[in-house]
Amino acid sequence: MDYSSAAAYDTSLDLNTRPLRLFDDSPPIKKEVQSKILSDFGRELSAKEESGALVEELHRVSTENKKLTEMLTVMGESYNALRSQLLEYMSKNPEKELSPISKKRKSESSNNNNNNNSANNILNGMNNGNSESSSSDGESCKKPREETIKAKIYRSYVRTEPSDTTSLVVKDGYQWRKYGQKVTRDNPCPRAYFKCSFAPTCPVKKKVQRSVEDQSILVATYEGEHNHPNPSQLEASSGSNRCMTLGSVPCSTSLGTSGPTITLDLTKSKSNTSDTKSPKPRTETPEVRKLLVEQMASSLTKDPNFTKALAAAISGRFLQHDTY
DNA sequence: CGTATTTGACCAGCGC
DNA sequence: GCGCTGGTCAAATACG
Repeated sequence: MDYSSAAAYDTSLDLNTRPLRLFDDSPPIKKEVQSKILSDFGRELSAKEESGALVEELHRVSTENKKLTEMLTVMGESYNALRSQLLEYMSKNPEKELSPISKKRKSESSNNNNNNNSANNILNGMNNGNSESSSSDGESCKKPREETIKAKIYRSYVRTEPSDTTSLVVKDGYQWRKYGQKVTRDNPCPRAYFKCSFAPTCPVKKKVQRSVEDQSILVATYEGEHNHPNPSQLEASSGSNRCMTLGSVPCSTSLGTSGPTITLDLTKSKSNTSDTKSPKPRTETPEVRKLLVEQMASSLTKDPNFTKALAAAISGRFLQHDTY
């Protein structure tokens, strides 16, 4: 997901512009800020003026904190409302199992279209309306072997930096070994083939190819299910990759140096194959987009590791402010 | 030196 | 049967 879309809906917390105290018990930082202000302005300001300014700053920060708390509450309510709505809808429309891969190339392609239409709609909303039809991504694997017929197929879309048009790496927390690369007929961009290398017996394979329409989008197709936990979850200390559930939409985020990306297991939400008849609002509407953004923000703020990382970043910014 | 990646060759399914 | 295509293998190469 492109986080700029979140900014478009004014859900950003604007943490960089003003100092925000997340924790009340942070005397070292407070003392540092105070001493810094003293050293910078103390010669010119009297003690009263200084304390007044500090009190005013404190009021301003408190007000801002209240606003942010209210925002979080609203986000949480929206999240819960949408989640209950989704659960209700899923209970009314029992999940249809992914139809087994047909031995016919054409029928398989049509199955993929049916199973991913709604998911693609969600994605399109998150990608600022970049159309990504499943029929155009060159996905027409024709392996009619027994093991792949039974294997579940997930597809995820990851936006990368537009300048980075060569890398075919999708960071999803698992360890992958590349075993092949091929240029397919309907996509000039090469397709990379990966096997899960974390567990020798893990049958999961992954195909990564850039979208024809938007080469900044990587289309990762997963075949099979991991028979081991996510390595990134085992390495809690690293905290670079987090997996979470966004309502009923499983997704994983990657907060790497190249910018945040969110990977969605789109085919796991496979209930609404007939989205045109769905009573729910279409996912590309601005309201739903906004709700999705708010859900993500809410999920992030509820994630203790994210708040830890956020606190670390903010404290680092405090220290950075001190140096000025 | 061990591991990961690259890349050309090979195999199998499908359409004609 | 033949050619096209996607998927996989494995030797060569790169990298830490």
